[in-house]
Amino acid sequence: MYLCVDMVTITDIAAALGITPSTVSRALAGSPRVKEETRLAVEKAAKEMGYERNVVASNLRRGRSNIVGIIVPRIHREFFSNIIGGAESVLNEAGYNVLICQTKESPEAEIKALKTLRNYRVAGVLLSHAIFDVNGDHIRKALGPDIPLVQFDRVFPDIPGAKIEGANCEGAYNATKHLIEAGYRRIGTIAGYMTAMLYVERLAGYKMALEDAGLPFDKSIVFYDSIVRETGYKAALSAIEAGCDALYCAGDFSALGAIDALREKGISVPDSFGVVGTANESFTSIMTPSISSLGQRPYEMGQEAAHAFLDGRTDTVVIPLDLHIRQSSNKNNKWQK
Amino acid sequence: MYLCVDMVTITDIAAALGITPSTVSRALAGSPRVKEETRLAVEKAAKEMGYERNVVASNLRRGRSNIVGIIVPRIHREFFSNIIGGAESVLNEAGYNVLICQTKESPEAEIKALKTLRNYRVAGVLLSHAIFDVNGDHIRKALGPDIPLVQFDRVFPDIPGAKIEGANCEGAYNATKHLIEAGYRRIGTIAGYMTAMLYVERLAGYKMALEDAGLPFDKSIVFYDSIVRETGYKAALSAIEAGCDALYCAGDFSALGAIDALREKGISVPDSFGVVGTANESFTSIMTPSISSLGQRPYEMGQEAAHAFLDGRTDTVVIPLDLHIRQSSNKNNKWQK
DNA sequence: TTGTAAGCGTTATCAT
DNA sequence: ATGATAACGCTTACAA
Repeated sequence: MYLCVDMVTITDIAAALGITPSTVSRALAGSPRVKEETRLAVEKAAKEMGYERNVVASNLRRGRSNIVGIIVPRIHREFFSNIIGGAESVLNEAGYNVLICQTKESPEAEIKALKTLRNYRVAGVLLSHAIFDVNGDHIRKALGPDIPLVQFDRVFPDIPGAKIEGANCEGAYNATKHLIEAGYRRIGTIAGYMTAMLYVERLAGYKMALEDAGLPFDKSIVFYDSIVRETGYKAALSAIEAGCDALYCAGDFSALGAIDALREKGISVPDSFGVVGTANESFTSIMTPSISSLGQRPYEMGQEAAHAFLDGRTDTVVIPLDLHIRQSSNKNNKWQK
Repeated sequence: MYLCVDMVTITDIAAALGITPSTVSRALAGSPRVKEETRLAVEKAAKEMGYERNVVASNLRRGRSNIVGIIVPRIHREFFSNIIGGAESVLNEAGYNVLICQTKESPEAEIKALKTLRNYRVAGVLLSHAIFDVNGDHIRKALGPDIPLVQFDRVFPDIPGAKIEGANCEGAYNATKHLIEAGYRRIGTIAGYMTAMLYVERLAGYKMALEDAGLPFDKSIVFYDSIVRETGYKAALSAIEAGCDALYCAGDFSALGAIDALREKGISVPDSFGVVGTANESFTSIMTPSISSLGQRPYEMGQEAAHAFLDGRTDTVVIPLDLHIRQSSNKNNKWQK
């Protein structure tokens, strides 16, 4: 155990200047209730003596900290790490620091994280909930009623407060419409877990696009599942079996798995089978065939979440998804590169 | 501004049980200096009343916190986000929380982050320094002498304390040796910034492999540069000009850029030109041609860094780099897939 | 404009 | 085994 015995405090500065700690505190806080002359003296002394405010003491006294907690399922998922990066940039600029917690999709870990953040008296929490949450009732219960909460990406609509969402329904609509326009006719979907609203919305967009085009919505080619490579592979095998000629995948890794299956079966992508993924992970543009993907803007989403907190907003921001058309859905070279 | 008026304190528990806060504190801390009976009563009351320790007050009193700071250049770089993920998992298990800071490669931001962490009286700091640091003199100056420091990936050898490094020299040696064994003869390198030891070491390994094979070390085909896609592209053009038939790249994105250039020039990879990258980014295995890469183990590195902190170690841990041989260096199908 | 004094919730040092 | 008391460093009524 170490002790920071050598830290300069406002009492030290006060003693050095022959004034009281209160005045020093006020001077450093930029209070108008202090003479210009004393302020300058204090600032000079603080600098010379190497003073740095003890944020722990300050936080205790004020009953709140300048920490913002961010809770994500997994830090090292490309999507979430970009969100964290964007949020940290904005928050740091505004004088906040970021405490990160990962739930690994476990509701229990989420509750623990929320309680921890509450114990730190964090100034706010940015949250993307665990996929295995059955609902959001535990969230305010664990966090308490007072700490501002911004939900992003995976949001519970019935929890009041700011929400930063992707335009999932619209995006999936556009992705599916694109497949239809490219000439595919029997389009299945790897839909993801229906425990998260965002997947429900993507499925709704998919369905709407089919309906608007006069195509039937066939439950047997909707694959509810996780969106990892392995599941995409299996779902694609079933989709082939079911006579599909395209898949809209609610994730890029499931799209990748689908392409694995199609390659294995000797089915040409995009000529005989179209694939669109979601998230615009970096590999989608690099691989061959490059994968068309419904891009999210995670860095921007993180920035937006941070701003929503900073501005004390409680509205919902919807961030568009961008459809990147690449080889995997480019039937008959319709969209020349 | 909100106040957590409703939080239960040890004083509340003490009042409810007709004992003093000191006893409650001791009971909750698991001190042996408290009767079994009282401990149980305290624990019961704490649970019933919904008590949660105010970590801010506790930290102030103890002069240290259970926060560990992690400083990285960029949170959303795949490599670093994996390190953070691995470190957080281990630290969280041990009761610590993680405050993250990103320097964006700026020494000034790094100093600010170190000072911030010091002000939080963090229990320790895990650091991968900014590429633009000329040396590490500022680090202890900003952080102070007392806080345990673990350096990882980018380390300053002359700063005492724990270090978690990749086996960069050995790795680059193996990567280069592999290119030689595959039959390439004029092997250049995109070496990265020499301001970070790890790139110096990789260059040394590259050089050693050439020497051991009796091949000349030619300065004109060593490209000192950043390791992004664009630089890789440009360096590869020069390498082609200089008559190279292979490149060892100290990063995967520069390898990717190199392949861009080779494709543009109509040079076949791997038959006429071999490429090995470094980092084993996820895209390397997915794209076509898949890129041979010297894989780091960032998640493991994060775990190691966390353990070094938890165990109070001050030694150096060297983590091997794994050579993943893929298409981009597989001349004449020497290594059958 | 500045000083006085109390207190944030906890823990450590005494003493009992 | 427990209690009384002080203190961590800062902020903020209130007083002067």
